[in-house]
Amino acid sequence: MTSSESVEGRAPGLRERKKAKTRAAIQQEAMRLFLERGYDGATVEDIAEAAEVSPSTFFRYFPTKEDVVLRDDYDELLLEIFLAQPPELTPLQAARAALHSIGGVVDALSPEERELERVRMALTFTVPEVRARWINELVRAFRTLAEGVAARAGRPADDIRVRTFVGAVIGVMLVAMEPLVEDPTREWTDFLPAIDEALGYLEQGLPL
Amino acid sequence: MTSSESVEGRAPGLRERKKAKTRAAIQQEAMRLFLERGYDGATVEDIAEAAEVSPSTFFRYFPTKEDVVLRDDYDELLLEIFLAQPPELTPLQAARAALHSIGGVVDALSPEERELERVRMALTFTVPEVRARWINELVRAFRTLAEGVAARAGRPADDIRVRTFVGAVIGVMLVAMEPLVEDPTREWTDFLPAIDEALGYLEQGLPL
DNA sequence: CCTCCATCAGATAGTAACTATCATGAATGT
DNA sequence: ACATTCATGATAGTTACTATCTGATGGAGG
Repeated sequence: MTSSESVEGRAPGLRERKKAKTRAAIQQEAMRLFLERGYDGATVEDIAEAAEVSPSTFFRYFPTKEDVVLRDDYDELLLEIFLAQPPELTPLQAARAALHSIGGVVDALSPEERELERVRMALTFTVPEVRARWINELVRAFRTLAEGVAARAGRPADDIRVRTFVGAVIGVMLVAMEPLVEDPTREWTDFLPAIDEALGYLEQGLPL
Repeated sequence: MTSSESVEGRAPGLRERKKAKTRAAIQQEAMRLFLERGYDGATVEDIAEAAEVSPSTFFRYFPTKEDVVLRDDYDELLLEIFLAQPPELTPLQAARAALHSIGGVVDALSPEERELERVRMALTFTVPEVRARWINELVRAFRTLAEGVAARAGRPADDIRVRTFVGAVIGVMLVAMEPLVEDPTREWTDFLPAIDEALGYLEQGLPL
């Protein structure tokens, strides 16, 4: 995404470009330091220095230290893809279809972006504070999902069946990705098949 | 486990009794102050002073400020009750049975204890940091649950069907209790019927 | 090109949640 | 009664975060 100043598509303005660059720099330096010394081993001050900004600026871009790890667009993207699925699919089918689509999106990333993603995910799962906040994000995202599911099913968003569906999907994704804690070198896309399988069991009423 | 020489149930020793008293005092004063001024409005120092201990002592009893809200025995108790259910029940039936039992336990509490529980739950759901940590506790608790379920189903604990089951139950309980955020005056036992119903839908393969 | 305005970056000072360490005194076991 | 264990309090420090002020910079209009 390092575009020159020449007009490409639409020029978002110099200011905006600078901001995007600063944000990327902070996040990248943060990941580098975290990888090098661990999450607690790198202070916000260290990161700010490495990214050549002041600590004030760090907090202007990321309200908390955890956010520098969590910040991404994939949750939102996954949600969009889910909502865009053809309405004749059942919610579970739509969820599985969305899952397959996102796999393709991730495959198209550059190697550096992939590496960044890997580190981010590893930290998300291994650093307790970060993980805790991430789950909150998940809950928030799936609140939106509930509305989509409700519309799809022709029921109110607070219908208990809709809520149950959404809760079950959250929970299943959560535990399906949990092995990441043991082996943070793996990428989260490795778990897409497991999630898919788990959704299948959900559909069958949790056979044991 | 805690093999003191005294016969169980009687005279846990002066030291232990003092500790229990101190812990209870800290938690009680904390809840009083939180109710009065809000979670952020009462510092650890304030709480320590109100409980007539030093800040050092506060952290000796509760490793973080959040823990003073989260600390309880109900998760563990619920787990024990679940594991004690007769083996001929299916895991979902056992979960529902355990849920009914815990309702009885809570009914037997004194009014003050109930009030303490109410405040604790309200804070757990309304204060983001506390809630985030609570979910971590949940995940930890349900890791133990997975072992129980696995034994019950005659499968390994890392079996994907077992994990899916556990994840679904976590998720369903999570969203079932979510209305507490909107109305923190309600007790969590009010939601037992909703959880029970949700578990029923789970059993039916999430009809929509 | 110059000017005004909105905004963004940096610096400073402060708060609050922790952590580490050490000396004191109380509880306990002999 | 004595030695040991261990909870407590005090002190000093680190770090994440907040508030506020001042100076710099990009963008828009004349």
